[in-house]
Amino acid sequence: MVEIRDVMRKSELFADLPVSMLDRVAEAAHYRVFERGELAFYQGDVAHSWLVVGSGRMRLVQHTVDGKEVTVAIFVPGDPVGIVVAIMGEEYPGSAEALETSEIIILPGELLWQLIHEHAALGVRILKIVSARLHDAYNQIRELSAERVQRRIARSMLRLADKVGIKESGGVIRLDIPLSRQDLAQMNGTTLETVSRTLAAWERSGIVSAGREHVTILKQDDLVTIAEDLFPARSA
Amino acid sequence: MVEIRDVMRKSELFADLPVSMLDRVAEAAHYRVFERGELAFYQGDVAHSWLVVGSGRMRLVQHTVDGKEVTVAIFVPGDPVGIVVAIMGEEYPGSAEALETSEIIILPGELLWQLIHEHAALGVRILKIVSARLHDAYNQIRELSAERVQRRIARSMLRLADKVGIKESGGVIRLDIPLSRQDLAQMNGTTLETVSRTLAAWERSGIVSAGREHVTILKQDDLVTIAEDLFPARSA
DNA sequence: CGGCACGTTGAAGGGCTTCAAGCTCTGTGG
DNA sequence: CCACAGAGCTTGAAGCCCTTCAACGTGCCG
Repeated sequence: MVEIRDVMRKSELFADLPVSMLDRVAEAAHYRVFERGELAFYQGDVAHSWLVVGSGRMRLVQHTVDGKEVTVAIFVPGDPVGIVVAIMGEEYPGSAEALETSEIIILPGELLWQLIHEHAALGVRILKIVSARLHDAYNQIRELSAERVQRRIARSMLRLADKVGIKESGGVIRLDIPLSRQDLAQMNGTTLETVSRTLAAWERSGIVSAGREHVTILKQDDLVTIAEDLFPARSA
Repeated sequence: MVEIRDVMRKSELFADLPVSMLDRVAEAAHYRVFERGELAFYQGDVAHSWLVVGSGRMRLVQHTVDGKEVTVAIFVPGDPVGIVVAIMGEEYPGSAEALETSEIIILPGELLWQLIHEHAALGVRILKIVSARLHDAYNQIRELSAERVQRRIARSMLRLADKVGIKESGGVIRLDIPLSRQDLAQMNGTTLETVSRTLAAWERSGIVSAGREHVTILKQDDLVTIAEDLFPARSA
Protein backbone atom coordinates (compact mmCIF):
# COMPACT_ATOMS: atom_id res chain seq x y z
CA MET A 1 0.00 0.00 0.00
CA VAL A 2 1.34 3.40 -1.00
CA GLU A 3 1.87 6.17 1.52
CA ILE A 4 -0.01 9.38 0.75
CA ARG A 5 2.93 11.57 1.71
CA ASP A 6 5.17 9.47 -0.43
CA VAL A 7 2.99 9.86 -3.49
CA MET A 8 2.84 13.61 -2.97
CA ARG A 9 6.57 13.95 -2.61
CA LYS A 10 7.10 12.17 -5.89
CA SER A 11 4.35 14.01 -7.74
CA GLU A 12 5.24 16.86 -10.04
CA LEU A 13 2.29 18.70 -8.57
CA PHE A 14 3.26 18.81 -4.92
CA ALA A 15 7.02 18.31 -4.89
CA ASP A 16 8.81 21.08 -2.96
CA LEU A 17 5.67 22.74 -1.66
CA PRO A 18 5.58 23.86 2.01
CA VAL A 19 5.07 21.09 4.52
CA SER A 20 2.13 22.89 6.08
CA MET A 21 0.31 22.69 2.80
CA LEU A 22 1.10 19.04 2.28
CA ASP A 23 -0.26 18.40 5.77
CA ARG A 24 -3.60 19.92 4.92
CA VAL A 25 -3.81 17.95 1.70
CA ALA A 26 -2.89 14.68 3.37
CA GLU A 27 -5.49 15.32 6.02
CA ALA A 28 -8.26 15.70 3.45
CA ALA A 29 -7.17 12.71 1.41
CA HIS A 30 -9.10 9.49 1.02
CA TYR A 31 -7.61 6.27 -0.19
CA ARG A 32 -9.22 3.66 -2.37
CA VAL A 33 -8.23 0.75 -4.55
CA PHE A 34 -9.85 0.41 -7.95
CA GLU A 35 -9.82 -2.91 -9.74
CA ARG A 36 -9.26 -3.21 -13.46
CA GLY A 37 -12.22 -1.83 -15.38
CA GLU A 38 -13.67 0.08 -12.43
CA LEU A 39 -14.56 3.71 -12.97
CA ALA A 40 -13.44 6.35 -10.49
CA PHE A 41 -15.68 9.02 -11.95
CA TYR A 42 -18.08 9.36 -14.85
CA GLN A 43 -18.09 11.58 -17.92
CA GLY A 44 -20.55 14.43 -17.45
CA ASP A 45 -20.77 14.23 -13.66
CA VAL A 46 -20.16 17.43 -11.72
CA ALA A 47 -16.67 17.26 -10.29
CA HIS A 48 -16.38 17.70 -6.56
CA SER A 49 -13.20 15.72 -6.15
CA TRP A 50 -10.08 14.77 -8.08
CA LEU A 51 -7.55 12.01 -7.93
CA VAL A 52 -3.88 11.35 -7.71
CA VAL A 53 -2.68 8.01 -9.01
CA GLY A 54 -0.74 6.26 -6.25
CA SER A 55 0.04 3.05 -8.08
CA GLY A 56 -1.27 1.38 -11.22
CA ARG A 57 -2.58 3.10 -14.34
CA MET A 58 -5.75 4.91 -15.21
CA ARG A 59 -7.16 6.16 -18.47
CA LEU A 60 -9.56 8.94 -19.35
CA VAL A 61 -12.13 7.54 -21.76
CA GLN A 62 -14.87 9.27 -23.73
CA HIS A 63 -17.98 7.56 -24.99
CA THR A 64 -19.40 8.33 -28.41
CA VAL A 65 -23.09 8.59 -29.17
CA ASP A 66 -23.00 5.18 -30.87
CA GLY A 67 -21.38 3.41 -27.95
CA LYS A 68 -17.73 3.37 -28.94
CA GLU A 69 -15.04 4.20 -26.45
CA VAL A 70 -12.07 6.46 -27.12
CA THR A 71 -9.05 6.76 -24.84
CA VAL A 72 -8.00 10.39 -24.68
CA ALA A 73 -5.31 10.22 -21.99
CA ILE A 74 -3.40 7.79 -19.79
CA PHE A 75 -2.26 8.49 -16.25
CA VAL A 76 0.58 6.99 -14.27
CA PRO A 77 1.56 7.25 -10.57
CA GLY A 78 1.93 10.87 -9.52
CA ASP A 79 -0.45 12.22 -12.14
CA PRO A 80 -3.44 14.25 -11.00
CA VAL A 81 -6.71 13.36 -12.70
CA GLY A 82 -9.72 15.64 -13.10
CA ILE A 83 -7.95 18.33 -11.15
CA VAL A 84 -9.01 21.44 -13.04
CA VAL A 85 -12.67 20.60 -13.35
CA ALA A 86 -12.73 19.75 -9.65
CA ILE A 87 -11.39 23.19 -8.76
CA MET A 88 -14.09 24.85 -10.82
CA GLY A 89 -16.90 22.42 -10.07
CA GLU A 90 -17.34 21.72 -13.77
CA GLU A 91 -18.15 18.42 -15.44
CA TYR A 92 -15.63 15.65 -15.94
CA PRO A 93 -14.60 15.58 -19.61
CA GLY A 94 -14.53 11.77 -19.62
CA SER A 95 -14.68 8.75 -17.36
CA ALA A 96 -11.66 7.60 -15.35
CA GLU A 97 -11.10 3.88 -15.66
CA ALA A 98 -8.50 1.72 -13.95
CA LEU A 99 -6.40 -0.20 -16.48
CA GLU A 100 -5.16 -2.47 -13.71
CA THR A 101 -5.49 -2.67 -9.95
CA SER A 102 -4.68 0.88 -8.87
CA GLU A 103 -4.29 2.70 -5.59
CA ILE A 104 -5.95 6.08 -5.83
CA ILE A 105 -5.89 9.10 -3.58
CA ILE A 106 -9.12 11.09 -3.62
CA LEU A 107 -9.08 14.78 -2.78
CA PRO A 108 -11.74 17.47 -2.56
CA GLY A 109 -11.68 20.19 -5.22
CA GLU A 110 -12.65 22.89 -2.78
CA LEU A 111 -9.48 22.51 -0.76
CA LEU A 112 -7.41 23.14 -3.83
CA TRP A 113 -9.33 26.31 -4.51
CA GLN A 114 -8.32 27.59 -1.10
CA LEU A 115 -4.72 26.50 -1.40
CA ILE A 116 -4.26 28.20 -4.76
CA HIS A 117 -5.44 31.48 -3.36
CA GLU A 118 -3.01 31.17 -0.49
CA HIS A 119 -0.11 29.97 -2.54
CA ALA A 120 -0.07 31.07 -6.17
CA ALA A 121 2.89 28.82 -6.98
CA LEU A 122 0.53 25.88 -6.73
CA GLY A 123 -1.64 27.44 -9.41
CA VAL A 124 1.35 27.79 -11.67
CA ARG A 125 2.25 24.16 -11.03
CA ILE A 126 -1.21 23.06 -12.10
CA LEU A 127 -1.08 25.31 -15.14
CA LYS A 128 2.13 23.66 -16.19
CA ILE A 129 0.59 20.21 -16.01
CA VAL A 130 -2.59 21.19 -17.81
CA SER A 131 -0.58 22.99 -20.44
CA ALA A 132 1.47 19.87 -21.12
CA ARG A 133 -1.72 17.88 -21.53
CA LEU A 134 -3.17 20.43 -23.91
CA HIS A 135 0.04 20.21 -25.89
CA ASP A 136 -0.27 16.44 -26.04
CA ALA A 137 -3.91 16.73 -27.07
CA TYR A 138 -3.06 19.09 -29.94
CA ASN A 139 -0.43 16.68 -31.16
CA GLN A 140 -2.93 13.88 -31.04
CA ILE A 141 -5.40 15.96 -33.04
CA ARG A 142 -2.77 16.56 -35.67
CA GLU A 143 -1.95 12.90 -35.90
CA LEU A 144 -5.55 11.80 -36.11
CA SER A 145 -6.26 14.44 -38.73
CA ALA A 146 -3.41 13.88 -41.08
CA GLU A 147 -1.67 10.62 -40.46
CA ARG A 148 -2.11 7.01 -41.40
CA VAL A 149 -3.13 4.41 -38.86
CA GLN A 150 0.22 2.65 -38.93
CA ARG A 151 2.05 5.84 -38.06
CA ARG A 152 -0.40 6.69 -35.31
CA ILE A 153 0.05 3.30 -33.71
CA ALA A 154 3.82 3.69 -33.88
CA ARG A 155 3.61 7.09 -32.23
CA SER A 156 1.32 5.95 -29.46
CA MET A 157 3.66 3.10 -28.68
CA LEU A 158 6.58 5.48 -28.45
CA ARG A 159 4.59 7.71 -26.14
CA LEU A 160 3.74 4.70 -24.01
CA ALA A 161 7.41 3.80 -23.96
CA ASP A 162 8.07 7.21 -22.39
CA LYS A 163 5.29 6.85 -19.86
CA VAL A 164 5.42 3.23 -18.81
CA GLY A 165 8.41 1.78 -20.63
CA ILE A 166 10.88 -0.37 -18.75
CA LYS A 167 14.30 -0.57 -20.34
CA GLU A 168 15.76 -4.01 -20.60
CA SER A 169 19.03 -5.22 -22.05
CA GLY A 170 19.89 -4.49 -25.68
CA GLY A 171 17.72 -1.41 -26.13
CA VAL A 172 14.61 -3.47 -25.63
CA ILE A 173 11.72 -1.59 -24.00
CA ARG A 174 8.90 -3.42 -22.33
CA LEU A 175 5.61 -1.58 -21.99
CA ASP A 176 4.61 -2.14 -18.39
CA ILE A 177 0.87 -1.96 -18.84
CA PRO A 178 -1.83 -4.42 -19.83
CA LEU A 179 -2.29 -3.43 -23.44
CA SER A 180 -4.76 -5.31 -25.60
CA ARG A 181 -5.24 -4.80 -29.34
CA GLN A 182 -8.53 -3.23 -28.45
CA ASP A 183 -6.82 -0.74 -26.12
CA LEU A 184 -4.39 0.30 -28.84
CA ALA A 185 -7.28 0.62 -31.26
CA GLN A 186 -9.17 2.93 -28.91
CA MET A 187 -6.11 5.08 -28.42
CA ASN A 188 -5.61 5.49 -32.15
CA GLY A 189 -9.04 5.70 -33.62
CA THR A 190 -8.92 2.37 -35.40
CA THR A 191 -10.11 -1.21 -34.97
CA LEU A 192 -8.61 -4.12 -33.13
CA GLU A 193 -8.24 -6.04 -36.38
CA THR A 194 -6.10 -3.33 -37.93
CA VAL A 195 -3.93 -3.18 -34.83
CA SER A 196 -3.55 -6.94 -34.90
CA ARG A 197 -2.45 -6.89 -38.53
CA THR A 198 -0.06 -4.02 -37.93
CA LEU A 199 1.57 -5.65 -34.94
CA ALA A 200 1.83 -8.93 -36.83
CA ALA A 201 3.66 -7.15 -39.65
CA TRP A 202 6.01 -5.45 -37.20
CA GLU A 203 6.62 -8.72 -35.47
CA ARG A 204 7.61 -10.31 -38.79
CA SER A 205 10.08 -7.43 -39.24
CA GLY A 206 11.42 -7.94 -35.73
CA ILE A 207 10.44 -4.43 -34.63
CA VAL A 208 8.27 -5.50 -31.75
CA SER A 209 7.32 -8.58 -29.84
CA ALA A 210 3.65 -8.80 -28.98
CA GLY A 211 1.84 -11.19 -26.71
CA ARG A 212 -1.52 -11.34 -25.08
CA GLU A 213 -2.18 -7.85 -23.68
CA HIS A 214 1.49 -7.13 -23.75
CA VAL A 215 3.93 -5.48 -26.15
CA THR A 216 7.69 -5.12 -26.13
CA ILE A 217 9.59 -2.78 -28.42
CA LEU A 218 12.63 -4.48 -29.89
CA LYS A 219 13.86 -1.87 -32.38
CA GLN A 220 12.88 1.57 -31.18
CA ASP A 221 14.71 3.23 -34.06
CA ASP A 222 12.62 1.44 -36.63
CA LEU A 223 9.49 2.49 -34.81
CA VAL A 224 10.70 6.08 -34.81
CA THR A 225 11.29 5.79 -38.54
CA ILE A 226 7.73 4.66 -39.09
CA ALA A 227 6.38 7.38 -36.80
CA GLU A 228 8.42 10.27 -38.18
CA ASP A 229 9.55 9.42 -41.63
CA LEU A 230 7.96 10.07 -44.89
CA PHE A 231 7.05 6.90 -46.57
CA PRO A 232 3.65 6.74 -48.16
CA ALA A 233 2.24 3.80 -46.26
CA ARG A 234 3.84 0.75 -47.77
CA SER A 235 3.11 -2.47 -46.03
CA ALA A 236 5.93 -4.18 -44.21
CA MET B 1 -8.58 50.54 -34.11
CA VAL B 2 -9.41 48.75 -30.90
CA GLU B 3 -8.61 50.17 -27.49
CA ILE B 4 -6.42 47.96 -25.32
CA ARG B 5 -8.44 48.69 -22.20
CA ASP B 6 -11.60 47.95 -24.07
CA VAL B 7 -10.38 44.55 -25.22
CA MET B 8 -9.30 43.70 -21.70
CA ARG B 9 -12.62 44.69 -20.20
CA LYS B 10 -14.45 42.43 -22.58
CA SER B 11 -12.03 39.53 -22.24
CA GLU B 12 -12.95 36.62 -20.00
CA LEU B 13 -9.39 36.69 -18.78
CA PHE B 14 -9.21 40.20 -17.37
CA ALA B 15 -12.80 41.20 -16.71
CA ASP B 16 -13.32 42.36 -13.11
CA LEU B 17 -9.68 42.30 -12.13
CA PRO B 18 -8.30 45.23 -10.10
CA VAL B 19 -7.65 48.39 -12.09
CA SER B 20 -4.07 48.57 -10.85
CA MET B 21 -3.39 45.25 -12.50
CA LEU B 22 -5.02 46.23 -15.75
CA ASP B 23 -2.86 49.33 -15.74
CA ARG B 24 0.32 47.32 -15.57
CA VAL B 25 -0.84 45.03 -18.34
CA ALA B 26 -1.88 47.90 -20.58
CA GLU B 27 1.46 49.53 -20.02
CA ALA B 28 3.38 46.49 -21.18
CA ALA B 29 1.13 45.90 -24.18
CA HIS B 30 2.17 46.24 -27.79
CA TYR B 31 -0.24 46.60 -30.64
CA ARG B 32 0.06 45.18 -34.12
CA VAL B 33 -2.08 44.42 -37.11
CA PHE B 34 -1.66 41.08 -38.87
CA GLU B 35 -2.90 40.62 -42.39
CA ARG B 36 -4.57 37.45 -43.55
CA GLY B 37 -2.09 34.58 -43.70
CA GLU B 38 0.53 36.31 -41.55
CA LEU B 39 1.94 34.34 -38.62
CA ALA B 40 2.17 35.94 -35.19
CA PHE B 41 4.38 33.18 -33.82
CA TYR B 42 5.83 29.91 -35.01
CA GLN B 43 5.40 26.33 -33.84
CA GLY B 44 8.38 25.24 -31.80
CA ASP B 45 9.68 28.73 -30.99
CA VAL B 46 10.34 29.50 -27.36
CA ALA B 47 7.47 31.64 -26.09
CA HIS B 48 8.39 34.94 -24.53
CA SER B 49 5.14 36.67 -25.31
CA TRP B 50 1.47 35.91 -25.80
CA LEU B 51 -1.41 37.54 -27.58
CA VAL B 52 -4.92 38.73 -27.04
CA VAL B 53 -7.08 38.97 -30.12
CA GLY B 54 -8.46 42.50 -30.37
CA SER B 55 -10.36 42.13 -33.60
CA GLY B 56 -10.42 39.58 -36.40
CA ARG B 57 -9.78 35.86 -36.09
CA MET B 58 -6.69 33.76 -35.60
CA ARG B 59 -6.10 30.04 -35.77
CA LEU B 60 -3.54 27.76 -34.19
CA VAL B 61 -2.14 25.52 -36.87
CA GLN B 62 0.19 22.53 -36.67
CA HIS B 63 2.38 21.33 -39.48
CA THR B 64 2.87 17.65 -40.15
CA VAL B 65 6.14 16.08 -41.21
CA ASP B 66 4.87 15.74 -44.77
CA GLY B 67 3.85 19.35 -45.10
CA LYS B 68 0.16 19.23 -44.37
CA GLU B 69 -1.47 21.80 -42.13
CA VAL B 70 -3.96 21.01 -39.39
CA THR B 71 -6.07 23.62 -37.59
CA VAL B 72 -6.25 22.72 -33.92
CA ALA B 73 -8.01 25.81 -32.53
CA ILE B 74 -9.65 29.07 -33.58
CA PHE B 75 -9.51 32.29 -31.60
CA VAL B 76 -11.92 35.23 -31.59
CA PRO B 77 -11.68 38.70 -30.02
CA GLY B 78 -10.96 38.50 -26.30
CA ASP B 79 -9.25 35.11 -26.50
CA PRO B 80 -5.70 34.81 -25.20
CA VAL B 81 -3.33 32.88 -27.44
CA GLY B 82 -0.17 31.08 -26.32
CA ILE B 83 -0.69 32.30 -22.80
CA VAL B 84 0.38 29.28 -20.80
CA VAL B 85 3.52 28.50 -22.73
CA ALA B 86 4.50 32.17 -22.48
CA ILE B 87 4.22 32.06 -18.68
CA MET B 88 6.50 29.05 -18.54
CA GLY B 89 8.80 29.98 -21.37
CA GLU B 90 7.98 26.76 -23.18
CA GLU B 91 7.57 26.19 -26.90
CA TYR B 92 4.50 27.24 -28.84
CA PRO B 93 2.44 24.14 -29.64
CA GLY B 94 1.60 25.48 -33.11
CA SER B 95 1.80 28.56 -35.30
CA ALA B 96 -0.68 31.42 -34.89
CA GLU B 97 -2.05 32.57 -38.22
CA ALA B 98 -4.41 35.44 -38.96
CA LEU B 99 -7.51 34.24 -40.82
CA GLU B 100 -8.32 37.84 -41.76
CA THR B 101 -6.93 41.26 -40.97
CA SER B 102 -6.65 41.16 -37.19
CA GLU B 103 -5.67 43.61 -34.47
CA ILE B 104 -3.50 41.86 -31.94
CA ILE B 105 -2.27 42.87 -28.52
CA ILE B 106 1.12 41.45 -27.65
CA LEU B 107 2.10 40.93 -24.03
CA PRO B 108 5.21 39.64 -22.27
CA GLY B 109 4.91 36.28 -20.52
CA GLU B 110 7.10 37.35 -17.65
CA LEU B 111 4.66 40.01 -16.50
CA LEU B 112 1.95 37.40 -16.17
CA TRP B 113 4.19 35.29 -14.03
CA GLN B 114 4.54 38.18 -11.60
CA LEU B 115 0.86 39.03 -11.64
CA ILE B 116 -0.22 35.48 -10.89
CA HIS B 117 1.98 35.37 -7.84
CA GLU B 118 0.50 38.61 -6.61
CA HIS B 119 -3.06 37.76 -7.43
CA ALA B 120 -3.94 34.09 -7.44
CA ALA B 121 -7.41 34.74 -8.87
CA LEU B 122 -5.74 35.50 -12.17
CA GLY B 123 -4.19 32.06 -12.14
CA VAL B 124 -7.56 30.49 -11.58
CA ARG B 125 -8.96 32.51 -14.44
CA ILE B 126 -6.27 31.23 -16.78
CA LEU B 127 -6.79 27.71 -15.50
CA LYS B 128 -10.44 27.97 -16.38
CA ILE B 129 -9.68 29.01 -19.94
CA VAL B 130 -7.05 26.35 -20.48
CA SER B 131 -9.31 23.76 -18.98
CA ALA B 132 -12.07 24.65 -21.43
CA ARG B 133 -9.62 24.28 -24.30
CA LEU B 134 -8.44 20.92 -23.08
CA HIS B 135 -12.05 19.86 -22.88
CA ASP B 136 -12.59 20.98 -26.47
CA ALA B 137 -9.46 19.18 -27.56
CA TYR B 138 -10.58 15.92 -25.96
CA ASN B 139 -13.89 16.19 -27.74
CA GLN B 140 -12.10 16.76 -31.00
CA ILE B 141 -9.94 13.69 -30.38
CA ARG B 142 -13.04 11.62 -29.79
CA GLU B 143 -14.64 12.87 -32.98
CA LEU B 144 -11.56 12.30 -35.10
CA SER B 145 -11.12 8.83 -33.63
CA ALA B 146 -14.59 7.48 -33.97
CA GLU B 147 -16.72 9.57 -36.27
CA ARG B 148 -17.33 9.87 -39.98
CA VAL B 149 -16.18 12.86 -41.94
CA GLN B 150 -19.69 14.10 -42.60
CA ARG B 151 -20.48 14.20 -38.92
CA ARG B 152 -17.22 15.89 -38.07
CA ILE B 153 -17.86 18.62 -40.60
CA ALA B 154 -21.36 19.13 -39.20
CA ARG B 155 -19.98 19.43 -35.70
CA SER B 156 -17.27 21.87 -36.64
CA MET B 157 -19.82 24.07 -38.36
CA LEU B 158 -21.99 24.07 -35.25
CA ARG B 159 -18.98 25.01 -33.16
CA LEU B 160 -18.18 27.80 -35.56
CA ALA B 161 -21.77 28.95 -35.31
CA ASP B 162 -21.25 29.34 -31.57
CA LYS B 163 -17.98 31.18 -32.00
CA VAL B 164 -18.54 33.43 -34.99
CA GLY B 165 -22.18 32.89 -35.96
CA ILE B 166 -24.37 35.88 -36.70
CA LYS B 167 -28.07 35.19 -36.33
CA GLU B 168 -30.21 36.45 -39.16
CA SER B 169 -33.94 36.23 -39.73
CA GLY B 170 -35.66 32.84 -39.82
CA GLY B 171 -33.13 30.92 -37.74
CA VAL B 172 -30.49 31.44 -40.38
CA ILE B 173 -26.95 31.65 -39.03
CA ARG B 174 -24.19 33.22 -41.07
CA LEU B 175 -20.63 32.20 -40.21
CA ASP B 176 -18.76 35.47 -40.02
CA ILE B 177 -15.37 34.23 -41.06
CA PRO B 178 -13.64 33.60 -44.37
CA LEU B 179 -14.08 29.87 -44.58
CA SER B 180 -12.80 28.01 -47.62
CA ARG B 181 -13.33 24.31 -48.33
CA GLN B 182 -9.67 23.92 -47.61
CA ASP B 183 -10.07 25.53 -44.19
CA LEU B 184 -12.91 23.19 -43.28
CA ALA B 185 -10.85 20.26 -44.50
CA GLN B 186 -7.92 21.22 -42.28
CA MET B 187 -10.20 21.55 -39.28
CA ASN B 188 -11.67 18.11 -39.80
CA GLY B 189 -8.85 15.99 -41.02
CA THR B 190 -10.15 15.53 -44.52
CA THR B 191 -9.66 16.90 -48.03
CA LEU B 192 -11.14 19.90 -49.75
CA GLU B 193 -12.83 17.65 -52.31
CA THR B 194 -14.71 15.74 -49.65
CA VAL B 195 -15.80 18.98 -48.00
CA SER B 196 -16.95 20.30 -51.36
CA ARG B 197 -19.03 17.20 -52.02
CA THR B 198 -20.51 17.24 -48.53
CA LEU B 199 -21.49 20.89 -48.72
CA ALA B 200 -22.96 20.33 -52.17
CA ALA B 201 -25.13 17.53 -50.79
CA TRP B 202 -26.25 19.68 -47.88
CA GLU B 203 -27.01 22.52 -50.21
CA ARG B 204 -29.21 20.23 -52.31
CA SER B 205 -31.08 19.36 -49.08
CA GLY B 206 -31.41 23.03 -48.18
CA ILE B 207 -29.44 22.61 -44.95
CA VAL B 208 -26.78 25.17 -45.76
CA SER B 209 -25.97 27.77 -48.32
CA ALA B 210 -22.34 27.86 -49.34
CA GLY B 211 -20.48 30.36 -51.43
CA ARG B 212 -16.89 31.19 -52.11
CA GLU B 213 -15.14 31.19 -48.72
CA HIS B 214 -18.45 31.63 -47.00
CA VAL B 215 -21.08 29.37 -45.44
CA THR B 216 -24.53 30.07 -44.02
CA ILE B 217 -26.48 27.57 -41.95
CA LEU B 218 -30.12 27.45 -43.04
CA LYS B 219 -31.44 24.54 -40.98
CA GLN B 220 -29.46 24.25 -37.80
CA ASP B 221 -31.67 21.43 -36.52
CA ASP B 222 -30.84 19.24 -39.48
CA LEU B 223 -27.18 19.90 -38.94
CA VAL B 224 -27.54 18.92 -35.29
CA THR B 225 -29.25 15.73 -36.43
CA ILE B 226 -26.33 14.87 -38.64
CA ALA B 227 -23.84 15.73 -35.91
CA GLU B 228 -25.53 13.90 -33.05
CA ASP B 229 -27.78 11.28 -34.45
CA LEU B 230 -27.10 7.73 -35.22
CA PHE B 231 -27.45 7.12 -38.85
CA PRO B 232 -24.87 4.97 -40.56
CA ALA B 233 -23.59 7.47 -43.06
CA ARG B 234 -26.17 7.51 -45.79
CA SER B 235 -25.59 10.06 -48.49
CA ALA B 236 -28.08 12.88 -48.76
C1' DC C 1 -10.97 -28.77 -18.67
C1' DG C 2 -14.46 -26.04 -20.47
C1' DG C 3 -15.62 -21.28 -21.05
C1' DC C 4 -14.56 -16.94 -22.53
C1' DA C 5 -11.91 -13.11 -23.59
C1' DC C 6 -8.25 -12.11 -26.54
C1' DG C 7 -6.25 -12.67 -30.90
C1' DT C 8 -5.61 -14.04 -35.87
C1' DT C 9 -6.72 -14.24 -40.56
C1' DG C 10 -9.58 -13.97 -44.72
C1' DA C 11 -12.80 -11.75 -47.72
C1' DA C 12 -15.80 -8.16 -49.19
C1' DG C 13 -16.94 -3.68 -49.62
C1' DG C 14 -17.21 1.23 -48.87
C1' DG C 15 -15.89 5.82 -47.41
C1' DC C 16 -12.43 8.72 -48.56
C1' DT C 17 -8.36 10.09 -50.80
C1' DT C 18 -5.94 11.04 -54.82
C1' DC C 19 -5.39 12.50 -59.41
C1' DA C 20 -7.15 15.12 -63.07
C1' DA C 21 -9.64 18.38 -65.76
C1' DG C 22 -12.36 22.07 -66.13
C1' DC C 23 -15.34 25.71 -64.21
C1' DT C 24 -16.38 30.27 -61.78
C1' DC C 25 -15.70 33.93 -59.39
C1' DT C 26 -12.73 38.15 -57.98
C1' DG C 27 -9.46 41.43 -58.38
C1' DT C 28 -6.19 43.78 -61.22
C1' DG C 29 -3.66 45.96 -64.81
C1' DG C 30 -3.59 47.44 -69.42
C1' DC D 1 -13.99 48.65 -69.19
C1' DC D 2 -12.59 44.26 -70.32
C1' DA D 3 -9.55 40.51 -70.38
C1' DC D 4 -6.79 37.64 -68.02
C1' DA D 5 -4.63 35.25 -64.29
C1' DG D 6 -5.13 32.77 -60.41
C1' DA D 7 -7.33 31.23 -56.34
C1' DG D 8 -11.26 28.81 -55.04
C1' DC D 9 -14.45 25.35 -56.27
C1' DT D 10 -16.75 21.42 -58.71
C1' DT D 11 -17.10 17.00 -60.59
C1' DG D 12 -15.59 12.50 -62.34
C1' DA D 13 -13.03 8.26 -62.04
C1' DA D 14 -9.91 5.04 -60.00
C1' DG D 15 -8.40 2.74 -56.28
C1' DC D 16 -6.81 1.76 -51.65
C1' DC D 17 -6.67 1.93 -46.79
C1' DC D 18 -9.32 0.60 -43.52
C1' DT D 19 -13.58 -1.13 -41.58
C1' DT D 20 -16.76 -4.66 -41.10
C1' DC D 21 -18.27 -9.25 -40.85
C1' DA D 22 -17.14 -13.80 -40.00
C1' DA D 23 -14.91 -17.90 -38.55
C1' DC D 24 -11.52 -19.87 -36.34
C1' DG D 25 -7.30 -20.21 -33.13
C1' DT D 26 -5.26 -19.69 -28.42
C1' DG D 27 -4.24 -19.02 -23.89
C1' DC D 28 -5.77 -17.97 -19.27
C1' DC D 29 -8.46 -18.96 -15.16
C1' DG D 30 -11.94 -20.61 -12.41
